[in-house]
Amino acid sequence: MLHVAEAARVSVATVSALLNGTATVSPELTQRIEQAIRDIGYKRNAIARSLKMGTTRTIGLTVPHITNPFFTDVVSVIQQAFDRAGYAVMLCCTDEDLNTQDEQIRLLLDRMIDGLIVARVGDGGLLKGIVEDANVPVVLLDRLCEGVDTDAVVLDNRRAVFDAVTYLIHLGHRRIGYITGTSDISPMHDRMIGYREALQAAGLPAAEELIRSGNFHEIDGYNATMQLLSLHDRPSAIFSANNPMVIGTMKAIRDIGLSCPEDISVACFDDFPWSDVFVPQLTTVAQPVQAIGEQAANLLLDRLAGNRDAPPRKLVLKGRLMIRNSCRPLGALAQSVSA
Amino acid sequence: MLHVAEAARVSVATVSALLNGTATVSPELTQRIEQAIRDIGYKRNAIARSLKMGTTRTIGLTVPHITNPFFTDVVSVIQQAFDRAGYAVMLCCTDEDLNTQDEQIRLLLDRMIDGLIVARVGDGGLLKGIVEDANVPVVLLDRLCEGVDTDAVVLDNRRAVFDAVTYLIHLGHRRIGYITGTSDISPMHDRMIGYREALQAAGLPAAEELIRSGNFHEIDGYNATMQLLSLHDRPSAIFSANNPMVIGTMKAIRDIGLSCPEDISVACFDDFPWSDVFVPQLTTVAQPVQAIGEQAANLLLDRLAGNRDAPPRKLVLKGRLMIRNSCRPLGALAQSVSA
DNA sequence: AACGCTAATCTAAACGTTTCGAACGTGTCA
DNA sequence: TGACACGTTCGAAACGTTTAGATTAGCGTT
Repeated sequence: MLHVAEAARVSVATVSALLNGTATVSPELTQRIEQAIRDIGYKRNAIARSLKMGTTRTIGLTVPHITNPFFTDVVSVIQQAFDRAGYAVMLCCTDEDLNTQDEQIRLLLDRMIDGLIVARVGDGGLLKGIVEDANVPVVLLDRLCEGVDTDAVVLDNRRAVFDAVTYLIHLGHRRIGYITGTSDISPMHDRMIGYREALQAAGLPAAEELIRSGNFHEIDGYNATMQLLSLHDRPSAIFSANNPMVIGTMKAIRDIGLSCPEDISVACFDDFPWSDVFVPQLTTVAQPVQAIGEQAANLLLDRLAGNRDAPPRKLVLKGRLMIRNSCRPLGALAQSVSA
Repeated sequence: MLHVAEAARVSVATVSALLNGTATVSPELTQRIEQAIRDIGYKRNAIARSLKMGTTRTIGLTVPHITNPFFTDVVSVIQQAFDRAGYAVMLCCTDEDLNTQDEQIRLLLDRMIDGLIVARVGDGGLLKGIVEDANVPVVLLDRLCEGVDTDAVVLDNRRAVFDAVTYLIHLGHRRIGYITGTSDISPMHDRMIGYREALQAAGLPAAEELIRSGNFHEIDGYNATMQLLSLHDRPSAIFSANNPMVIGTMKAIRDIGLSCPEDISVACFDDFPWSDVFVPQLTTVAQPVQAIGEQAANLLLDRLAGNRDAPPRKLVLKGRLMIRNSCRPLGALAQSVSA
């Protein structure tokens, strides 16, 4: 900017004023400055600007795994939304590990991000302190965090699983295996409640041996399913609480020599684009990824626009049961349906 | 830092020296300073540091669509690699649009990124100028760019498709439909060459009506497949040059009332984790995503470590044909195989 | 002719670091 | 005792912006 100012024979203040439109500058100088900018190929240094202004127009976004299709989609939507608003997005993957998450958040805060969207892992870790210090607005995504009272957008997980399991029960299933992630994050906790409530509402016993938990990965779903299928009275249906784990479930079913839905019915959380075209077409709970991403972005953009003091807002969206053909009717129902 | 210095009754220079280890500071002052840092909860401002040092320890990464599983995986690997090296990653999605890409790149450069990894779209746009101005090292990912001579890591696309199509030919297929993306990017261009060469090597005619192109999206694959299947002499196999488009292909096959592989064989580029568990299990060309991501990261990290003047390095990796059961043998071959 | 008002422009301080070179105290050597 | 070297600490400039407040010029009023 100094060079531009010299070339145009004006002060840097005038150049800045023109660039930011913060003061009127005469047509004559405007022209000289613009010419100089073109000649020199000048680009404003956003770092210096950030230092002075105290804002970077950059936000941080952390998710456990970007390869989980749910997060892939949400990240994509959020990235687009902030791009439209002229913000850059720094993406971090925490790998479901609290220490990693804390490091990532520190990295982001060091870089003076203006805001933060977090699909947290573990118990939140640093998150609590950050939200309290309140320098940067934080939006929780997908997962609430005990003791952290801030904007959030989550799914009505309890209800979504309740509906899915109730659907299985209506099909005649009585022993329904349930594979969950670690229960220290709110969605897994709530989904489990939905499962239990659905059984209870139908007057079915809660058989603890039908509940298995894993660490969200395909291999965990595989192992859990293997265990369920080895029970002497094995379940007739399995509900898997996330997408990577259901892949494991399908592999286990295949490896053990069974088939879906003939021998065992499967439903799961999170839809994916090709659920429609391959066999079996999985019955899933679809999350409104577009809405989730947009709402999260909007909450944060609203804070960034200056609305700092509004009380925390918690948005709860609804899932949708996508009924396909991976679950089959049992017993008497099977007759009437197939007839 | 000023506050820390005051609290510890030293100068800011000493605090800085301690923090960076650039000079020895006495045990006594060290202790006072560390105490002050703890008391105040001081965090160094990376923006100010960046301004002074001329480096942000941040890189830019642009891909066409993060929801394309190939890019999802590569982004994930790259993000991890830079995370390990203490770099932050700014992610941008260009939506296969050149203007968007140019804007994103400008946004990134404004923020003084130290380096850039680009899976380009269109003809490169701004990219050319940037690489020449040579302030930030650039690594091309997946897609080369004419006139841009810089580090790159790509697949041997020609060979990969040659092998896949040759495999189809060995199965007895003579009319093989081919669905490509826009040919202005090198992988699509090279894949097409692989297709033509495979036909030629087998002495088969190149029937132009069997070649369709689309803009990488599912809907494009759908439309292209619909056209291919409506030909009076329709192909017995279809090769689809990317992942989203093959979803469209499968949907079209389903909608038109055919089935794969009984009525039509399908193979495609890009593997995905559940190709194994659903039916039909797609035969695909798997890219070594892990290696691609790591190599790209390494090339850039090497430049960032100071190796600026080495000549551009171009890494060409090999794809792997994953033979599953979405392609069936034809004619005489069908007899011998099914027997 | 002196005054005040407005619009345009400029000067200079500030943002929070890093770093160069100077300053200081202490011990060693002639 | 004075000179010198060495290890430690400090002062101040610099990075490239923004912005408050000062300055200037032009112009209409009285």
